[in-house]
Amino acid sequence: MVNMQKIAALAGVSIATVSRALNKSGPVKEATRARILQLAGEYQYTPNPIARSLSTQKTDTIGLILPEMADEFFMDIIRGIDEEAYRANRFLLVSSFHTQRDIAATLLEFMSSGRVDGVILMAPEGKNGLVETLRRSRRPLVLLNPPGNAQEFVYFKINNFQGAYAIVEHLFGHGYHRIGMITGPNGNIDADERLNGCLEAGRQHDLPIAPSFIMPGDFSARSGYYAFMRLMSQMEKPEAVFAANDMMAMGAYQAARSLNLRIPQDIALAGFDDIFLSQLLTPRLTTVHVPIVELGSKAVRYLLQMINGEVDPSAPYHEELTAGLVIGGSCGCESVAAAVPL
Amino acid sequence: MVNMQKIAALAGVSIATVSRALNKSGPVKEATRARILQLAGEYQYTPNPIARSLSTQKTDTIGLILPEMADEFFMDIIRGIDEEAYRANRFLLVSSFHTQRDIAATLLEFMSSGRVDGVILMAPEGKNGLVETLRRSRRPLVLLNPPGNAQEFVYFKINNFQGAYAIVEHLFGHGYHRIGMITGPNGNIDADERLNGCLEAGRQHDLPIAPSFIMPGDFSARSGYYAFMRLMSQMEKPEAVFAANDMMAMGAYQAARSLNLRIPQDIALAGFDDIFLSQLLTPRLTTVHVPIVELGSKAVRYLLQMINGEVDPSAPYHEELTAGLVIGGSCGCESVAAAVPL
DNA sequence: ATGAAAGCGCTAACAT
DNA sequence: ATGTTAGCGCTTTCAT
Repeated sequence: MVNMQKIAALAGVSIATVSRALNKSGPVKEATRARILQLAGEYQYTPNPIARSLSTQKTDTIGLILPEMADEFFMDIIRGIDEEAYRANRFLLVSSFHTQRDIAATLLEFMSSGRVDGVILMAPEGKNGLVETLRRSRRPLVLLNPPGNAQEFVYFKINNFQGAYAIVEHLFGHGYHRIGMITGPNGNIDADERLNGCLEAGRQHDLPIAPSFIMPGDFSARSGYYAFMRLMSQMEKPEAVFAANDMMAMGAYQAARSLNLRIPQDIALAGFDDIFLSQLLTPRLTTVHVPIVELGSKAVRYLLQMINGEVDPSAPYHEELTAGLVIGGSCGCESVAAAVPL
Repeated sequence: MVNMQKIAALAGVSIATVSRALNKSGPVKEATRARILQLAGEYQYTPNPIARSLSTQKTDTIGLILPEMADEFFMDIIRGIDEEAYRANRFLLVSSFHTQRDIAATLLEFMSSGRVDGVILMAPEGKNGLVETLRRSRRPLVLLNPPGNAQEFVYFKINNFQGAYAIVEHLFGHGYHRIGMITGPNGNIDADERLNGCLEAGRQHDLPIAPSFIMPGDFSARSGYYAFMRLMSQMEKPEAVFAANDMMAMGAYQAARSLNLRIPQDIALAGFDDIFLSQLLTPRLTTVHVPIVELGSKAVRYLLQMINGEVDPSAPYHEELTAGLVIGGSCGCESVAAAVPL
């Protein structure tokens, strides 16, 4: 193991000088620095980040805690976060996907242990006294799509309400009067907001959504399938169905096929998320695009500002990213999008 | 910051005793230990892993380096690895997804810096002297689906050849004589092996695949779309098409639809990977299941053995996981699977 | 411009 | 059973 000690000996200087030369953290005679750099290269010296961390109390690492559910959506958010972290020369310590795992424990372990400089936490379901746990956090923390009771923290979120409102309004624009919705899991903030956006759109257009047209789902394609089945097995059937995410919409496609219902002629369909696969459906799914990669980048950038003290880490800060409509053929629009394959 | 020093003072013992009590690394009188544990809980003491790492030269962290391409497939592999790492109380330092990033640099940074105890590297395309770089690695390293010139290392891989052979054989079993293939990117080991498996199956059945029926793709749905289009625009058309991964098969579904070709009546289709979405296609895609979660778990378990010195870290070790067929309706089989929705 | 030395928080001999 | 002490490799005052 080649360490500073060795380089220092080789260069005939003290380790302090080596440190200064390498970090440009103090004056070093040009000749000395050149010699040190030369030696460092020659012996493939790499500073030990552990030792540095112990000394500086910084790790150049950010923690990322994701919920158990892991679909394509999460791949994108990791991507956004990873790219931004890389750009900033930070490492990413990931923890995720465990049903059985207690988010709180993970978080606190990350936080109090000095393993990371800050944490990005995606926890759309603020159960088990999550907020109390977060309060005990001693390091910068950024929430992603947080539960409603997290106002005191820093968070970035998708404007689900607005997105859902917009897409339901679009469905009304097609002249559908009876709109059904397949909801996400109760208590999930994204799911709840999307439901509210839908309901509000109904109220604003004097066509309130009938309670029997609100069918519970859990964000899985399977649940979308069955929810759609149940919606269509009622005496009075909806003319259009809004699924709270694309996965459930895909389940609904399946169900529509097995019922021999044509989309959109017999039943219009819309989703939420704009996952890659919604493009592959025929007709292309009308959905709401969530700028998920951007969400991740913004979270990282803000977190780094908190870490660097450029913003007050204890001050709440909230940002909502607008979700835009993606019009496919499933809502009844002439499907322009489908003309351009993939 | 509450550290050992403080707990020791509070308990009226030395920090050595605290360390022993907490780590059960030496004898401590029961009463003393109880007092220390009590105090630690009270003051919410968490040992500083950085300091511990510096002292023990272990980090309890595994590095994970993934290629840029990030589809659902990778989500699964991260899941497998993450779960296993969690089970073993290890952390995961992830680095991934950057086109521009030099894998070698990342690897060496991980390795030589003491940030991780070992690395799992997924690099199906051994370009740019990858092997030479790997040789310089000073820590345990496990490869996933490695390039062909990596025999000297430890790796776990999917048996792509066998999987491709089996599925093409299955297509022959349906009586198709003209089989087309959409390949993956050249130089990618998975892609190459799948191609070879397909070709070999053709030879063994005295129905060699015609060169004009081998259409290049790049694993993206888009490339699958166009490759399929080109395959079907030839004078002589294949009766069945094997896409080297499910994503391209999905593109082929799209293309088939826009050509008004029914699957499987007009054209049979098969893929590889068994990604979640292949279940959602109608008819369900016939594909090859790759035990990807298992691949990740095995890699972690073996890596930990290397780290713990339970196996020789410098000895090559290879394991190939068998890929099994998943029969859907797209190949012409009566689609049993489709009866059970999703 | 450079060096000496004191930590950072913890582990692990070694001593008692 | 417990304490003392020497590191782990680096950063950072404070001298010189």
